[in-house]
Amino acid sequence: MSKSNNVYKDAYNRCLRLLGETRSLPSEPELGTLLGVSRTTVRSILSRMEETGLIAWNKRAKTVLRDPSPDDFFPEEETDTLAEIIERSFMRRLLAGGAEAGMQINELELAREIGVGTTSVREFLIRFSRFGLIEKRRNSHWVLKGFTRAFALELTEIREMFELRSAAAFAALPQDSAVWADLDRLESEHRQLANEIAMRFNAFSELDERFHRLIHRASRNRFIVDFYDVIAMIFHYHYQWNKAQERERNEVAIGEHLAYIEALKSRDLGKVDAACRKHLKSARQTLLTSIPESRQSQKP
Amino acid sequence: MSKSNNVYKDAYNRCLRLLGETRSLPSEPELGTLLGVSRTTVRSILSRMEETGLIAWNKRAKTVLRDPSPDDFFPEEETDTLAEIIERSFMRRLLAGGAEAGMQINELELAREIGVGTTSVREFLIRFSRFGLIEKRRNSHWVLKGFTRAFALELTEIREMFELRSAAAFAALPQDSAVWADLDRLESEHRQLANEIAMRFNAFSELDERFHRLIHRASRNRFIVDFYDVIAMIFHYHYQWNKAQERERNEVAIGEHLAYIEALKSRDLGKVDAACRKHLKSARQTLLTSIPESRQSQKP
DNA sequence: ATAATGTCTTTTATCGTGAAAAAACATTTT
DNA sequence: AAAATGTTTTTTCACGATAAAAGACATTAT
Repeated sequence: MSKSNNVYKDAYNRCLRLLGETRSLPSEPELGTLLGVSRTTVRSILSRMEETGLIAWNKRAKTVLRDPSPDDFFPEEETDTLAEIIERSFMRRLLAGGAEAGMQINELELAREIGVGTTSVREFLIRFSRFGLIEKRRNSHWVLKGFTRAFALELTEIREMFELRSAAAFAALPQDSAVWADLDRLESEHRQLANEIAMRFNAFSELDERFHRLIHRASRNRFIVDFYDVIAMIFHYHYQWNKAQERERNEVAIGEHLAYIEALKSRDLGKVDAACRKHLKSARQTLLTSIPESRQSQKP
Repeated sequence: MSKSNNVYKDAYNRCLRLLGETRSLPSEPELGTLLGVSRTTVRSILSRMEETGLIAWNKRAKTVLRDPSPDDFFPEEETDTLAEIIERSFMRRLLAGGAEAGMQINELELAREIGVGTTSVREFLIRFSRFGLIEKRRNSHWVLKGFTRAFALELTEIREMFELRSAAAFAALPQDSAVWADLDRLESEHRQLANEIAMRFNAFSELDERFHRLIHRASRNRFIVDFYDVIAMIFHYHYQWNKAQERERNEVAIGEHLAYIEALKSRDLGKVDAACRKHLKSARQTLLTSIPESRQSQKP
């Protein structure tokens, strides 16, 4: 088995959802851009849909014959990228405790444990290394630096530097820039979420990322924009991991975001700076309290 | 051919240089740490040295029999890492012109052209991607973003942010910190180079990197320290590439460094800030003038 | 003529494999 | 006993091979 067809399976599932909405499907290239895959994959999808009697397919005519049933879908776990699988496995081990700083990381062992080739693990580790949690010893193993207090402090230091600058750049953007509409949209999403906070307070994580990415993009600096990947990654796992007072935390954060949005709209740099600082301070606090104190980080 | 023995060859060459200085070699583990390789490699080296009559080897006794001659050495090009070979090839293409922004990068083609496996090229590109010059399209090719004016501006923006902060942190370091001795040593190296600038004005590049890395380290922030890799990489190729007024530029830079060092030693934050800004401004200018204007970078 | 479909080619993603290098273990020497 | 040498096992690094996916080219339909 040399390569899984998860791209096909994932696109197939997404295409099934499309099926419920129309009586016939668009052209192959159109479907391709819609699903974000090549026409080759689109045709594989159509072939199978024809076989399973979901559509009748004759050249341009792709008529929907029946609504998809739950077992037309490929199982969720078969649609994951190998990289995602490896990342999840790796992060589980890392956060499940017993991952002491200084510990060695063994490519071969990881690969065997996850059941994938070493190449994929190697590539993952190289990509992952930019998050600053692991480090390579030349011609030798990787070393785990650990998800320590020091890490969180270094991360947030940069984050604050970057976001303050981005927020200032945002506020200085001309009135006719498209970002103001984006900001309005995010604002109403925040208000909506604030009302429904009881039901779906875990939807905040995703909204949070969209909001901060919008601000960082105003910096028009690829290094700042890219750095948000590090933050997003940490917060992603942080949210999954630390559920203590999640609802309260999110409620507070939504409030801070709304104030922050207000400040941005006022275009008053002083207000922006204050609102941004306030939010980042509490975000840092949240992150810090979630890190087990037990193992103090020592710097040489 | 599945893996070159460049580690062995490089360590062998370095060990030959050691040979000229002593009558007998130290223990295997000692040699290992000295050369930065495992004992396995040390033993391979010793075996060959015995075969070629350089040493007599009997257990602990490793007596030097003769001085190494030039053809005892492995050729320089056989001691390079694959990663280095790929990087050089890649950068040559990138800087040799004809590398328009937006151009596709083809792993297979690169691998064939350089004469290496695709895996190594892939891994190189993943590692290289953190420099912000290339970007991956999911399940597809890489895209060259180009060594443009925009890139240089984004890079220097971060650099200035990071270095100003690091310099301030540096100046605030306690008097008994080891960095002050390092700084003194660097200062005298600068003065020495200033005198000999006529002969070895290209030695500056290496000194420059050591100086700035020392300052960045004072930030005690891995993201700041790691970011210097990006700067170092760009400047490394920049120095190789742009030889115009090299001597004058370096002379100016040495002067600025000395003023910067003076400011640091004064521990006066105002002075540090001013000296740092002044130097970074001219460094940016140097970098910018070396970028061909022809193809203006467009941001969307 | 444009845009779709049908077909063929190239590239990417992933694995298993084997040599180089590291690391672990066993034995000897000081 | 500590530290070296001798020996064996593991891991890393890099390759070629192969299926999935993308992309290019040829043909047909509007």
